[in-house]
Amino acid sequence: MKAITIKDIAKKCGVGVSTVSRAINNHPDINEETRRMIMEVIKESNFIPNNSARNLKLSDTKTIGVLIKGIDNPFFQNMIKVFEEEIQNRKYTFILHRVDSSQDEVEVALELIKEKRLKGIVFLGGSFSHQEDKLQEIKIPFVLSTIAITDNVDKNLYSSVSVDDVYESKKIVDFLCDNGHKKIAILASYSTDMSISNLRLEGYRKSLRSRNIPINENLIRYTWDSPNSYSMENGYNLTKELINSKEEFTAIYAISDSMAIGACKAILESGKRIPEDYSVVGFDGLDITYYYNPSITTIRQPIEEMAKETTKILFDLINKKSKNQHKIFEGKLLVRQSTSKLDK
Amino acid sequence: MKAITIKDIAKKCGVGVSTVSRAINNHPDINEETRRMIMEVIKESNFIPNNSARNLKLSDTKTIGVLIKGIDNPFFQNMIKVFEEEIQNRKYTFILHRVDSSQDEVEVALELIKEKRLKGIVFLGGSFSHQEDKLQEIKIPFVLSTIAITDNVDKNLYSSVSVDDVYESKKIVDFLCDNGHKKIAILASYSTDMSISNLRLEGYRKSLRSRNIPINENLIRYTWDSPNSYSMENGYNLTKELINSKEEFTAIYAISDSMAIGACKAILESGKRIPEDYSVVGFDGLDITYYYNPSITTIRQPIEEMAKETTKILFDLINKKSKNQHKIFEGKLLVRQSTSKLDK
DNA sequence: TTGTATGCGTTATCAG
DNA sequence: CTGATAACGCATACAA
Repeated sequence: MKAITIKDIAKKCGVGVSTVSRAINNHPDINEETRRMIMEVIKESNFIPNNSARNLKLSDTKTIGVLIKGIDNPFFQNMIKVFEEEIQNRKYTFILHRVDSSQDEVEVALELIKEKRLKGIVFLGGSFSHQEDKLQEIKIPFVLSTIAITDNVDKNLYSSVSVDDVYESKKIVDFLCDNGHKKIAILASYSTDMSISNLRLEGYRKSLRSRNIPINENLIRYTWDSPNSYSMENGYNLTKELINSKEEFTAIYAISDSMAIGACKAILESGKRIPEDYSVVGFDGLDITYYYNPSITTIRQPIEEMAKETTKILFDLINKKSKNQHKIFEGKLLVRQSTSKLDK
Repeated sequence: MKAITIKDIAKKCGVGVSTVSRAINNHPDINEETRRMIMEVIKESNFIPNNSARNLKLSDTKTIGVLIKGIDNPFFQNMIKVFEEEIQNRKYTFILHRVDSSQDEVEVALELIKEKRLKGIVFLGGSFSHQEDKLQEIKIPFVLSTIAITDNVDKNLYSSVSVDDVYESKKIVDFLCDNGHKKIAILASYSTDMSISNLRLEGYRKSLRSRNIPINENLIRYTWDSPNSYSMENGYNLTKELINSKEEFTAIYAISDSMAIGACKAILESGKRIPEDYSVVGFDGLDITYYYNPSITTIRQPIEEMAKETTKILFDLINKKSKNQHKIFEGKLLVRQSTSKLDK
């Protein structure tokens, strides 16, 4: 089977290849009539230009890549739409590219940039522990969205949009403490580079310390290091363990909403009530926390605004309107049914 | 900024480009020492081969594309992993490509096939209403997974893996009826081509008819035609309407689990209980239905097996081991807390 | 307005 | 084992 090319079309139309090319790409300097004729033949022949050849030739394509690590994270689902919209509004092409948890996102990015001649790139998810020189390899504007930078890299080398995980985490633990809770368990994800988990854990510690509440290490539960450590299942298992242990606690803080849901299930299954017996809080602000029964108290990250700001920064960079920026959004504490004041 | 190419590497190494190419692609006929030397220089130079050029040149790449329509559908999340695994196990490269709801998936497929020299392709999601001649344009093996074909296309032109939506739908409505429910509301997605919704609706009608239960059209609720018609929000709104209307009903059948969750929320919010006042059932078998409170009765589609079978069929096709196949999986009725027997 | 020729970065063929 | 060189399919400068 011989694939049909632009040459075949040219031949079939009795014109030169460049004319066909011009027709395809809506060039101005082409006779409208021949253009129509060519397009007609293209339709009939089911001709589809080869993108590889095109990308190879092109020097300037208006396209933005979004690299997403952990595409199964429900947290990202709503962001994707916003990115697509924002990027297309600016007349750029939007490419979503999933990177496997075992892959190096910068490596993948570099490849994609060359292949697709990207003008800009946004990194979504994953933990970003790369050397400075590695980042400097990326010659086009990029912004890290919803990513915690672990290492001390020069802030001038990249842009970022995020929430202050420590601060927000402290906020929600503060809320629990304000409601009389002192024995607060936390479900974290244990892993060397899962920086977000560590940051939220730090917020937890900070809150307790600030109130002189002793930290009981037995109430800090880590999941196994798995690709899906923030899952409902892990939240469920950890909570089961917790309940079965002798440790006393009055509240559970799950560092992700999914884990919080798993925690709720485990509690309810054991015959206990929420929030009468245990209060539960999550983190992220997934839609499901609103729909869950009871609805779950959580910190909502303003993902739409964050996605918009991400694209804005990216395009400012592309248009040389500004230097690298770091924008931190404030999370919103959503107090719902899963938490209650503790009666002394 | 001049991008670095294979030529530069060749020059830097004092060898020919072909040798560099051989080094990169692990060709057998190359001196191991020079290979190491070249790879060293490549690392140092941060050289990354241009995929476009490569794809352009290559005639046979072992890669499979998975086209997914509605990537925000949680239903697909778990399938993706299986596809990746299965495909990589067969030493093929896996490419996930998202297609927008406004795009024509076959069009996109054709483009991707040319660009990436795909060996096979799987279509995931969306409704598939294409002309036969359009399908015949796809010259490589492909299989439709979890897609209802609306039109009467020749079964020899494609392969498919699915559940029998009418049958499964009837099954779950039968279950409700067997438990004494007669006034069963259904939350459907109304849209011309949302064939899955129509199929499930048909199963609903079939079940009721087979029991001589009159069908009350007022209990059939359609969402607005939106890109996200299967959402929790829609389930919530529809159920609100239903409750506020004068219609009596004892059970709600939501044609998706997400809608079922929305329905639950609406019911609970109105002060009613599940399943004492209303029974609720969903469809799909998302994990969340297990974790929800109450856990939700649903039909679980065996997505892992379906994804595996999909890849199996695809590779059989690629290896010419078989002709187009159509595999229908049986859904599993999961009876949980959201449903109860109706006392007369 | 249109056609011809060149090159984008790789891989493969074919001599050496 | 290695090095020139010809494609791959397209866009574009330049010539017509």
